[in-house]
Amino acid sequence: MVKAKRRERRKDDRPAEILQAAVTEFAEQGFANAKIQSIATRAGVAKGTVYLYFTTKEEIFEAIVRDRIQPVFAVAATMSQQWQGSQADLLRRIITHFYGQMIENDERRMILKTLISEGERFGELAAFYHREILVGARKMLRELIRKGIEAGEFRDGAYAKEPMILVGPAIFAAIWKMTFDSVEKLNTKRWLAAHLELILQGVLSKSSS
Amino acid sequence: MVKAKRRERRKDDRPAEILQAAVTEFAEQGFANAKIQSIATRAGVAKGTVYLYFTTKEEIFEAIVRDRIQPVFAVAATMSQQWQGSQADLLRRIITHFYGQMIENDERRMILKTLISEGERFGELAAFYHREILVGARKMLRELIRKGIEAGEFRDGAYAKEPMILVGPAIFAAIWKMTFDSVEKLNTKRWLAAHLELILQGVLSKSSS
DNA sequence: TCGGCAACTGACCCGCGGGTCATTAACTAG
DNA sequence: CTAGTTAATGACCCGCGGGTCAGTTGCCGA
Repeated sequence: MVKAKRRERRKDDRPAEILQAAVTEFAEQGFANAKIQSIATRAGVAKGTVYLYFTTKEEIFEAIVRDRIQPVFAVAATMSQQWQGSQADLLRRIITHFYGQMIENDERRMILKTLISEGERFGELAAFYHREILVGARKMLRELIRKGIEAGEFRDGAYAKEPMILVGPAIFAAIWKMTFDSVEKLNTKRWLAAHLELILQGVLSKSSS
Repeated sequence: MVKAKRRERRKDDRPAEILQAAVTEFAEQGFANAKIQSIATRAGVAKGTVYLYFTTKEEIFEAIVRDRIQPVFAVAATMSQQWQGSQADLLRRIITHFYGQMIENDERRMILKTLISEGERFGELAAFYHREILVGARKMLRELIRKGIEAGEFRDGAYAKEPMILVGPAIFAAIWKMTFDSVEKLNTKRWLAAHLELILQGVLSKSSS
């Protein structure tokens, strides 16, 4: 909510302000329920002004994904390139980072939810997200696993063929928070601990298998 | 699509027919985009007739959840009560069942998607789903883990405190199929294999930890 | 056969909100 | 100071679809 005297001309700042307002509106209302009028009001602007900078509601959402989600994965990519310690520790770091940035952060979690909810409708957006984010994330995990196996830290196996499975439980956590947190809060810390332990150790006792 | 001469009176059959039509419509259009008129047409009935049996679009959706999802979990519950073999095998069975019924089945996956997308909006529905399905599923898994630990099959650990984490990767699979399958198909069989292996064995080599 | 109940119909009502555009006024160059 | 440019405004348009209800007709019991 930007407060200012009416009818200021600030061409350069508007897009960012409108985007921020849209993130908030989407987070509170979801995509389908979000009103352009409400985004405009939050940005301290008239409805028509929004259309000066974005042509459709969809375009606003795409801009948000580009602006808010990509950085999270860029950080993880950098971290993994520069890593010196064990691959197990790197994996713990990356997944912990992901929980902090994507599951516990209300704004980004809501972006994720919208992507899930409306992803099919915007083929282009799903394709963008796949291309720019998922492929890179998977590559990073695949590399991490490869190094881990080479170092004798990790065993080889079916999971190495589907690296994204390592973050599977995090998605469940995101869904739970989106959908059922009003009924029963998810203990994110405990869930994260269980997640890390599970993927690293599995459930079988050492004597089995 | 029921074909029949116009204006038949079949009070008893209508609800089931409308529900089936609605499942199809929701699966194709998603909840927000589904039109009552279209559901009516699919059911071979006028729009007004739909409102004779259901008062709102939401109510139709709730009826679908009750009618289509609960049975899947009921089967799993029965299976686990009567199980004689090892808990690891039971776990494999249950998860495989879940993939077949919920992830690979288009109708049910779409119901799941709708629940995720619109779950918050209908607090009552989320509460119902939590109460009638999730709590039971978690109880079942908790019991399975307990038995496994007692039998020495499973080790104890943080995962035992968050049993639902065992199905986490399945949710990722569902999301992927919903959102990105048009860009890149998920190999469900391979994913399932990786899932089972991961949760049972983890990624660490035996010498580590 | 015929009344009357209630299942069924679909034209209509109406609020909503995405998107438009004629008008207004902030800023600037000269 | 003024005229020209263009950012900003918000009343308006319009299609959509959820939900209604007065009228129609199938069916059954007498």
